[in-house]
Amino acid sequence: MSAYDRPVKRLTISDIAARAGVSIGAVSFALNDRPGVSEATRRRILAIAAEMGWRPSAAARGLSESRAHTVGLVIARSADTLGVEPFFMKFIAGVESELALTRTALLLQVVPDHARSIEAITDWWAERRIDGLIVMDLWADDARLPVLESMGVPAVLVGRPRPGGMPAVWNDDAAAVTEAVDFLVGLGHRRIARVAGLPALEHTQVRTAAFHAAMERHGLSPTTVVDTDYTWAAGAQATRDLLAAAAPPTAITYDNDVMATAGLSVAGQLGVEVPRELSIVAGDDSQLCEMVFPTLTALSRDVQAYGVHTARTLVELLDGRSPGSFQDATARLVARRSTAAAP
Amino acid sequence: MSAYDRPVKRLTISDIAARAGVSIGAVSFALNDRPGVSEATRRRILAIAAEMGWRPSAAARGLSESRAHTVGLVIARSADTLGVEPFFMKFIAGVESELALTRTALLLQVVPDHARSIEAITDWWAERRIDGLIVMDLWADDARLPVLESMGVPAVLVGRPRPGGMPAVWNDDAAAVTEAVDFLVGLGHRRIARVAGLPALEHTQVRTAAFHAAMERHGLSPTTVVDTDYTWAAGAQATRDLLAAAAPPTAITYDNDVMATAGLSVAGQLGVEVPRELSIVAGDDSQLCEMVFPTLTALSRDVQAYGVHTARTLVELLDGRSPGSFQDATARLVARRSTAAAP
DNA sequence: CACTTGAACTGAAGCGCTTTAGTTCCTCAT
DNA sequence: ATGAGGAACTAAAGCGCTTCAGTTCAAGTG
Repeated sequence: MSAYDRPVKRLTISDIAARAGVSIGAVSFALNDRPGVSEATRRRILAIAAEMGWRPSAAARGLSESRAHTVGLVIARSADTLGVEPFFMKFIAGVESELALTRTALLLQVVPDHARSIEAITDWWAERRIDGLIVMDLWADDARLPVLESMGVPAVLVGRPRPGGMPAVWNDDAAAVTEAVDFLVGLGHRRIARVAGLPALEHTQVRTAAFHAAMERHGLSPTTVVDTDYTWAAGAQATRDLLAAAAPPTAITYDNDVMATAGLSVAGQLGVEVPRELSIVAGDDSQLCEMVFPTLTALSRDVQAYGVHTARTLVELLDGRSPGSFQDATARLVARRSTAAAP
Repeated sequence: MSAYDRPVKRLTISDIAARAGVSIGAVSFALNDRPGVSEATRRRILAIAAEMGWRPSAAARGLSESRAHTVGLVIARSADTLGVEPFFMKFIAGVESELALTRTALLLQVVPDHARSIEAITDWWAERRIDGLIVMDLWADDARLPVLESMGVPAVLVGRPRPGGMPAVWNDDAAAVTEAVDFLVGLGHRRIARVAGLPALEHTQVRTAAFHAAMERHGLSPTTVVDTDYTWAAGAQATRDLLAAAAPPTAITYDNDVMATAGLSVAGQLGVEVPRELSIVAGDDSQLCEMVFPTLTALSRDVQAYGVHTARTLVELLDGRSPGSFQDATARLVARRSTAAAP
């Protein structure tokens, strides 16, 4: 016989109504700031509710309002990749803090691929567990979007705006990449390589295109770009390959901090001195960039704020307003010790 | 006029009942594998439900069953600390995968401290959003537990079992720390220091006690232990202090991988060669430990499995079974390049 | 044959809210 | 005095399920 066998007697709206000597309707009005009760009564009811520690049942509310007061966030990545990416936790913290303001909960699902992601979303929506969705890690051709559209799920895209009416929260990846290239060219580098992330991801393509354009503008094409899967192993291998070339790059930009660290490590093993012989720029910033030696020059941005803006946009969408897409601040280059004048 | 203005007409149990030519009760029986319908009818109903893509509304179910089919996970840490700890995402991935089996959702809340954590839990429980809870980052004297107990929230503790009847999922931190000490002593080290995590956390205290005991057993007391907050900065400072002593340690164990990396970095800056002059052991393992040079010897365990076991225990608890506490596998020492014979 | 029995199924109550349609009562203009 | 109007509140109908008390009917029993 555990402590949990006897279900605790839980309060309902009737208890509050009885205690206040009014009908349950009156309590509902008071609670939701609707007309129908006098100011004095409203205050009395709210005081009683607070005193007794009553809060309306989410299920009952959800049932009559047809609103779950919950939004979903599905992350489609392997647990391994997730582990080292500081990005997600920070982003989630930002989303949470904004959702708390409107008493909206966050349902989370971590699945390995898009197929399961679609399953999860479909289930949630069919069960009316969520009112809306945050969609991350957009692919250029993303199988989830047509599904969401056909189901009519209100969703906010974390990525570039697309035709179709779903609002997006994004930042100018192209400008950030361009800044990095300009910075390196300014230091005298002419052989600059790019170690990109997953080629299927939209922002990878945007960044790669921007990289090509920036290099070309400086008269430095053709350019070298290597695709990877964001892991440390891939970053290390790409670096080995690049440095083994006949005319190896004097600077490499990586699409995240993990791979940049891998590159740094490989350079050390090969006896290539950073930054004297090789400059390195990380595409994401985190404590990791300050944890290695030399510290990494990185493209830095406020990920938590990114989460806040995303949540805010979704809340507006659910409120029936029609939020446009939101452009977040562009990442800025933070120069540390991994970059120097070209040899 | 956005695409989301017209609410999609959604299916209910009546639609399925009508289509199958039975009462809604029959559909409910079929759905929940309850007696009351023939096998043939059950299959027909389920086929129709699947074909039409109907799933029962979580709110309606929750209301009549008094069960939310959702559990909560509150993480009380600053976003900064969360960012670099690969632990949480892996753990969550494990929890998710197990919960998915019983169609239970995971509600997540990321808050900065215990006070807000209690608020969040109280709200969820009062609103009946959750059936149970996973409690992480236990303090030795944890303010949340009495609250949970008084509310009667079914909860699983991620940490050592305690009096009070809440099941716990834990692993033998003491044994792991002892193994690390034995390993270092076996290499000839006699001055071994410990850089501990947050002193308020229970497992920090367990590990510190085990460290003292192991050192004493080898006749190596008094011992040096430095408390920190798990951050890179604290790890770096602790290392600087330790190495500046008259008789600096020849080996240091750190309570997580981030601080071990910081220690490695500081040693490099001070010209202390690892592992020739200083051996380093990380208390958590992750890709990070393989990303630095030299790679870090670490106490490694399967964090995702840890999450799976935790979720499984909670599910059992909610099912009315009385799961005992579960002891997860003890972390094993993975020897890499950061440890060597004492100088 | 009249009957019990049990399997298969239906009807309706109830879960705890929101919301709409009343009802009551007071105030104020006519 | 009379009724219109509005503020304050109540009653009751849902929302979409689960579940329990019945109802029906075919098969089995003596």
